[in-house]
Amino acid sequence: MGPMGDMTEPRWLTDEEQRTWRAYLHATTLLEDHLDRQLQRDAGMPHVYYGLLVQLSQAPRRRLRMTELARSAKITRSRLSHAIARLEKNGWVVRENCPSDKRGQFARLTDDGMDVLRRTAPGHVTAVRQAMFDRLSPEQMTQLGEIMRVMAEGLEPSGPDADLPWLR
Amino acid sequence: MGPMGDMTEPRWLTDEEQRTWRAYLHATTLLEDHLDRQLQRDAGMPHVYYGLLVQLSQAPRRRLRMTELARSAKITRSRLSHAIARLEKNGWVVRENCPSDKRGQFARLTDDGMDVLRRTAPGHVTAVRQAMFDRLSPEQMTQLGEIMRVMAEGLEPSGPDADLPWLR
DNA sequence: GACTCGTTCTTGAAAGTTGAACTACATAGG
DNA sequence: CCTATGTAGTTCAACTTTCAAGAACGAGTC
Repeated sequence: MGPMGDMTEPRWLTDEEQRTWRAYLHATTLLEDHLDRQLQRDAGMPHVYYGLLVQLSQAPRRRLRMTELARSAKITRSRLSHAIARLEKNGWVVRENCPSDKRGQFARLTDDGMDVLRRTAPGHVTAVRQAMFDRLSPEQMTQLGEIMRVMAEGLEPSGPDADLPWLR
Repeated sequence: MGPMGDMTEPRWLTDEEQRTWRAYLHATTLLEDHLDRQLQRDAGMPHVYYGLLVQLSQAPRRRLRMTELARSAKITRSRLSHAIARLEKNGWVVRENCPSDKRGQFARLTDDGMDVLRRTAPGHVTAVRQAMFDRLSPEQMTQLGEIMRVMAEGLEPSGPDADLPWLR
């Protein structure tokens, strides 16, 4: 019997799988910490908030419905509500009512928000480059893209019982 | 002139780099959310806390110095202090004084903590498998390991001015 | 219309994290 | 010994995230 007592023995990770998993955790944790710090220093907001501004900047009329924005950022609507409230205080985003659905809200990027983005984007790109693309070979970059797409797909099932953040 | 005004034009990401970066953000965000939720439900703690118990379970005498634990978990000592305080309340960890350095503290995994780990490890391994190893080919797993090691290395420079979480 | 059910988004409290300040001890140099 | 400087860990306040409601509207049915 294994560590599970009377349950069936689970398939543990092999040594190489464990090493890969550890490396994944280390790299992702360090990178997120690094970017959070870089952006907090240079842009005055955490990485997730910055990502929201980026999404908005690329949307038509620089605005998105809340749920849509939550979906593209992979976060819950609750989290987004708080985040937008904070960004609105900074004057980087404003809320707008949706005419076709009175429950709906748009988040729109203001000119000030666009300015912050313009000012800080180069530094951020540099940080991402230094951490990732400057270190990987072109083959590795392609491989990483493929791998991450496979993982992301598996994590957002299309079924009606899917537990996705922006549907919670 | 570029978006930087009078500054030198930064090297923006190519289309493929952007796609890879997006995929990376999506996959890592979704996975962290998924594991946090799985462990909160099944083990009553977030993923990082679970990782701390795992580290302790593999250390000699099931204990580690605070800073050492912070280093292996890639987090700040402040964050660790709070986390250990919470885990101590649950009875899964105890603090012990270090005899050779009166400033030092050990965090030691209790038997209860070990039990929680034994109970919940199989479910966690399954979750990790389903998200990652069941979807990747053996080649991809090897590639991912290599890539993550390269990134992690770049993010923990050895210099004396390195801004690493556990030194803050 | 009235009723039900689902969707959209927000709120408030609890939990977790961060950064700076702080205590206590260690180490090195005079 | 004494002082200066560094290290180990904690604490406080401000901030962010989560979770469990809840308010408001839409859509379908009778």
